[in-house]
Amino acid sequence: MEEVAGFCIKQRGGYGGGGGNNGGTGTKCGRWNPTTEQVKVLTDLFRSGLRTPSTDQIQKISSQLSFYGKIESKNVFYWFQNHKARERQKRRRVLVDEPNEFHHQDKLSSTKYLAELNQVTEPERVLETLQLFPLNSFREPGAESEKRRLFANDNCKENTYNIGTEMEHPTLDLRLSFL
Amino acid sequence: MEEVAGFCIKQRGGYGGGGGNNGGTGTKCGRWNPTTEQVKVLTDLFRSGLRTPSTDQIQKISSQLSFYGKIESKNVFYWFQNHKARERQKRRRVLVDEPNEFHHQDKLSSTKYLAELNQVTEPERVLETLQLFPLNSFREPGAESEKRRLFANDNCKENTYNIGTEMEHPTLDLRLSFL
DNA sequence: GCCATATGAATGAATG
DNA sequence: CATTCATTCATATGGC
Repeated sequence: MEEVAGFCIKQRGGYGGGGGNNGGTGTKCGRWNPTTEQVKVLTDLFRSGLRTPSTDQIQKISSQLSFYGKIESKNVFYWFQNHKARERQKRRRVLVDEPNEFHHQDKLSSTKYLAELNQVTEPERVLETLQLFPLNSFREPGAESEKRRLFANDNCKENTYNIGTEMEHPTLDLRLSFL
Repeated sequence: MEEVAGFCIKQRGGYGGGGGNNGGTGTKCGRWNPTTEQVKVLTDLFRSGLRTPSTDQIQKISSQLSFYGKIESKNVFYWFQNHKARERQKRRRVLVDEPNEFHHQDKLSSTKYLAELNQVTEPERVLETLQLFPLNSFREPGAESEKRRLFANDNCKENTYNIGTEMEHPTLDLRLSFL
């Protein structure tokens, strides 16, 4: 969750009060607990296309972020690695998963579904090479911006599974042999 | 997160997504709530030795389980992660909690315990119909990678930031143009 | 209602 | 890069 949406009164480093280190919770110096500002900046960078910062960039970013709280370059390094990997993984999963969920009926939903899928799939603008700096302003073309994030998604589809009615019965043989 | 759903005031980790709900309990949306059948199958798989399904397997499992209700592959993924981690944790805890002494299993009091432990311990049979997936390997500490040490530490300097002062203003300076 | 526990979800940190 | 481990947060539940 990158989102840090509204605000959460929470735990994480909130920063708010504490200054540097893991703020609020007073967690020990175990692992880096990014403050919301740090996350925000990192996210912006990521969104503006940075995916694999060079050692140099890492240093710089880290150094800037240290203004908001304790941070080491490796944290920045890992952050990008993880963020990138998870984005990919999520995407991969959503792609394969969501597919047939709404077998029967509801054309409309299919449309919506496609739209979502699209969104999920498309955002690959990756402008890799640097010189980024996200001047927070323009967000590229109106297209996506980011709306969707994690694989979470709302596939709030009601369960229309088998319920008695038709249903094609997907070979269900829970006999684990399907693996 | 910018929720698409529009509601779900979430905070951090939550994720929220409006999920549909799931068949069994009819819980509201929010997080996946596995049906008993789903849990049963997952448990069986786990007991039969599967601990870290590959992406492919996750996909298949998820797809099979969708017969019983809404489910996404990430749910399967998390389920195994958590289950494995908790088993490990439990074991670790036992080791610490019950330091030495009754290795020679006594009788009762620890019955429940033993039962659990047993369950936990026994599944080494790993009979997979499946091909690969790593049999649990050991964790062998030590072996440090120099690579990572690249980021040698700018380490733990306590925060000398600007604590007391107010720093809310994330104001600019986020001029990441420094990169 | 409140608290304890179980478990889904997220993510920092590694390792190969 | 992909995967995995450890921790931690958040929510669902059941008991009282």
